[in-house]
Amino acid sequence: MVSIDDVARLAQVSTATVSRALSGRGTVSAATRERVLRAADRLGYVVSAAASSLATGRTRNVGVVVPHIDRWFFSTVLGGVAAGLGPRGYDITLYAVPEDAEARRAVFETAVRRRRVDAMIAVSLKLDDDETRSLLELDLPVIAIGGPNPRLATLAVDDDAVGRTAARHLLDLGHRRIAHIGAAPEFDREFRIPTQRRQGFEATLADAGVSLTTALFAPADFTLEGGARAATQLLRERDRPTAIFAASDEMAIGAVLAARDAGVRVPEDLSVVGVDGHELGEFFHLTTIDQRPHGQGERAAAEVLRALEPTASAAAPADDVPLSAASEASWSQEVGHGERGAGRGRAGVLPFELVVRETTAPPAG
Amino acid sequence: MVSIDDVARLAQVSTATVSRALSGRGTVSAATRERVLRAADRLGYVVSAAASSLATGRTRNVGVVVPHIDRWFFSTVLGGVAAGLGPRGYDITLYAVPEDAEARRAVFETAVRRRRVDAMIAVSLKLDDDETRSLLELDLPVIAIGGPNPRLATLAVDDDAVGRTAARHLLDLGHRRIAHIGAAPEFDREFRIPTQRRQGFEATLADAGVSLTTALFAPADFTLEGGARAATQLLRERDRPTAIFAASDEMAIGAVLAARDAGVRVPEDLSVVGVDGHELGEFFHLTTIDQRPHGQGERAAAEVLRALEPTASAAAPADDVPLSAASEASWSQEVGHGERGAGRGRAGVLPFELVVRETTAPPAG
DNA sequence: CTGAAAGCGCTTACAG
DNA sequence: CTGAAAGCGCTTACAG
Repeated sequence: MVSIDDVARLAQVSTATVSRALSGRGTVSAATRERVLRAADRLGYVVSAAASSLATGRTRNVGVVVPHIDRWFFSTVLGGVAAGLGPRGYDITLYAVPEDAEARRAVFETAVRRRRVDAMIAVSLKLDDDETRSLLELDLPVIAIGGPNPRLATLAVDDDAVGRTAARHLLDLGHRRIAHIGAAPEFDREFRIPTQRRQGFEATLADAGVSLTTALFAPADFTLEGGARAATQLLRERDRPTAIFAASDEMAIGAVLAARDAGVRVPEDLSVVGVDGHELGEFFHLTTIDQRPHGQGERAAAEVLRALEPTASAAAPADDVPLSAASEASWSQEVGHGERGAGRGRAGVLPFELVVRETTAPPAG
Repeated sequence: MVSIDDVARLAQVSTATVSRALSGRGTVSAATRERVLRAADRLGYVVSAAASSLATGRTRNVGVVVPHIDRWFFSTVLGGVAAGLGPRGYDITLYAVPEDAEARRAVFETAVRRRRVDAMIAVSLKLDDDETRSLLELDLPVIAIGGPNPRLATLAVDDDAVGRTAARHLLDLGHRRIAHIGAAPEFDREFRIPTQRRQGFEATLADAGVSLTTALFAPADFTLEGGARAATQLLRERDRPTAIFAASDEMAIGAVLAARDAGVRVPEDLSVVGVDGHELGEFFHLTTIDQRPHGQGERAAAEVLRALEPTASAAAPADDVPLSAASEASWSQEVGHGERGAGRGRAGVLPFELVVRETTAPPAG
């Protein structure tokens, strides 16, 4: 393995000078820098991560903690994080939080504390006190995306507003018998997001004098199949809903397919609106509330970079907009929003957008 | 931050003894070990990754290089890798290979060479000579999953056999007019896998005297939408195919939906078989050739562990089967297979399985 | 602008 | 079984 000494020897300077020339920190004459760069290039020298980390305390690595790595939402967010961090020379290490309590503990007690990273991004996680403390004790920038963690700086879509937007869209179309496919209670324990969507949704319906009875709520597991099952059940009611709001696009698509199978036309007999901005939504012409998960990841990456390299991000104007203004700017017209970041530590509000396609229309009657 | 010195002080031993007690390497009296463990626990000490790496040369970290992190296949493989490595205390760092040539170079020239990892797993990548060399020069275990890289130890499904199996299934059902949805040429440049599937497929058809004419081949982009478009086109032919083999489940599902939209019944009027084992396949009752991507990731993880910890894996009997035997054992009966690992460096053959569900049946005639 | 040297936090022969 | 000390490959005050 080629080390800094090899480069120093070839360039006929000290290792200190090599370090300065390569890192750009400190001063080196143009001629010397040239010589060092050439030598490093010739030898294919790349600084050792471990040695550099030990000396500087910086790893050029960001940890991302996710509950699942193979579900669409999380891998999409991860893609956004990677897109934001990769070009800036940061690596990403992945911490998948296991179901098993013992293994989960190990992630927070050990893996995370090895100090392999300069910052952490936690996605849609509900962390208990110990876990939160583990993260905070790292004394590193920690950004949460979603998840109810009052003690963490959180970037989150206003899920209450998402629910309100869905309700308003359906009400505006003239629907009055409106159902909801949301999270089963066990499922929601972890995420809590669906509940907020539901609350905003219900509140807006209530304001319009429309009630979401038990018969009009069907719990599901956020999969296409679960959504289809839930919709099938809802469509079996004697007084069938004319519209369904599903708390995810996959469930919404399941509902569309189930309706089709049941001979119920969409949108003539049934309107369906989802949440996410799932790539399949376009194919199914799904009306949805797009929460741009890729953008969420990019945004978290930008926050991390801002925290890690205050000067560098000041130099990059695009990133230099304060949190709230940045989200404001990208909010489209159709977007409603509730109270900003209430109850959250230094929160950032993420944009969402109602995308009206062909699964919603006025009710037939 | 609590360091090994703090623990040593509290336990009243030297740092050397702390290191030995905590790592389990070297000998420490039971009493001393107890004391050290208690001290470490009390202080919440976790060894610093950088310091430990620098001293030992081991990072307890495995790199995974993928072309896309947010596509189903790759995130599922990644999930398998994480499932295999996490419990053994390894972290995973993610290298997403960008489209952009410049950025791609940076990944292989710089990111990968920072020696942040003990081993590398490259998923479905076609690497050029320089990239391959970069990986090999790391002088670390490198395992490829799929992808045509003769110089890398590769775990791969026998895609020729996959194609043969699909063809045989459809022929056995009595189909003679059989179409294929495969990769567009540009798309296949990167992966080359689809071509092999197609070759095995065509060869088997040819052996049965059935030919795959140009009119019966439709290229697509491996998305559901692309599959639907391709199928729509195929079904427009005057002499319509009675069966379609799609080179991925997402394309196959697209074909099923397109057929439905065109009023073509599945499987009565059209049989469809895919490849992958996509989670949505079950919902759509799709007949498919399951290549178990999660298992592929686990398998790669096992190979990496075998290389990194020869003794440890010898102690775990389940992992101790030689490559070829392991795959043999897990091959199910329905599985055909061609020549093993021909032309590949120390290759391992990954199992696949024909899963017959409800989108294939004898042709109506 | 450049170099000698200390130090980052561990691990591991080497002695005892 | 245990400790003193060298060393892993960098970086960064500190001098000059």
